[in-house]
Amino acid sequence: MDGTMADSGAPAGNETLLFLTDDQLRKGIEAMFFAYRGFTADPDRILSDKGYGRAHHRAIHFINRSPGTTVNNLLSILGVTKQSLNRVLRTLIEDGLVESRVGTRDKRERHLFLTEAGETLEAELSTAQRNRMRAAFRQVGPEAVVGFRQVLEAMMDSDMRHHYARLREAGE
Amino acid sequence: MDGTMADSGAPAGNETLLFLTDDQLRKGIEAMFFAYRGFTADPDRILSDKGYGRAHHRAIHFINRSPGTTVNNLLSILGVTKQSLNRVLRTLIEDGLVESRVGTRDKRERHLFLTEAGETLEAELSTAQRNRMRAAFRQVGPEAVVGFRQVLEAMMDSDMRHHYARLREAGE
DNA sequence: CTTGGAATGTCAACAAGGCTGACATAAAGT
DNA sequence: ACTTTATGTCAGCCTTGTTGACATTCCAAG
Repeated sequence: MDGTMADSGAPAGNETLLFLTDDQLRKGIEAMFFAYRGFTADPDRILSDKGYGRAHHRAIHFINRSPGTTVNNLLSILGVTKQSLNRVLRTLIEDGLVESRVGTRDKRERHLFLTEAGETLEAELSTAQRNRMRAAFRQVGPEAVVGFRQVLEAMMDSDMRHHYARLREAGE
Repeated sequence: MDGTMADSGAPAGNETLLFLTDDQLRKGIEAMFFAYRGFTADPDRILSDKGYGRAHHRAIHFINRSPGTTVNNLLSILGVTKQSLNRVLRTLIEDGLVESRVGTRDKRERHLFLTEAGETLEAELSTAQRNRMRAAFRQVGPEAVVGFRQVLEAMMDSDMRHHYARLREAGE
């Protein structure tokens, strides 16, 4: 193992690699932890008032993003079991936020859409989340935002990076 | 409400504010979602083998970061209830990964430390997580890393930003 | 055409880890 | 002596993950 030493990084070689020291990496790790809390805080508040959780938010987000998507597709994006997703979808369908239409070509598939009520909630959630993101972006400027996204993309698993990229091919 | 319109951003005023469009913000939101999965994936794998979860990781991380910290301090960093934290701490103490010492000045307080076994697991977890972070950082370079951290810090709640900053005052 | 396997989705039951509320204990502070 | 603070514990609930069993549908091989 190579990580048991206190600081394995940067003997200041030919290039300036001080941003790769263990301390800098830990700073990044803790920043991710604390920032993710802020990232989810506003939607979490809205959802808990209505008896929903983060899982419902994720489903609503990606159905809105790809209307007509199948359960299977949603499954691979969310990375949970179909049983877990199904429970969330069932409540959303019962509550009239999501509509599930049996596939025309393949009747095994269910295609998912937001109802008007679903779109209303989606707008409320994503507005709250965008407001925080916008405030952060505006505060630090466009160059920082580029760096932000570069690091995040580099940190994804390759299959998630694939989903991430595909969402903006078809999207807009 | 101002977020129900499709795209409220950037009428391209005097400055170039195209990085604040709803589409760019959504890109940031989805990047956070997918990247956080990668961020936790490696530790999650290690932990589930040993019958622990993400909650144990968080406790171990911050005890390692601030040895001798009190339960109350850990509570405010982690943002969970004492009952929830206590359940996790109890198993870690039973399993000999964490030691709880009664305070000398204030005997009500418990001061938490990692045992050798605890430090071993901590090293294993943080090495895995640092490796991914290091690969991402190296891939995108130092300027991107600066932007990454600026955005994350701007996205934190103020009390979390406070914890984040305090960890590196006292630290090193 | 039929039949068996693969794909898709549903139901049931369980575990982890959040939460609240109530309560006990010990130590500090007033 | 009384109150407040720090911690731990029990009980019970909710969300959201898991696995197992099962129904439906499609498709392809015989």
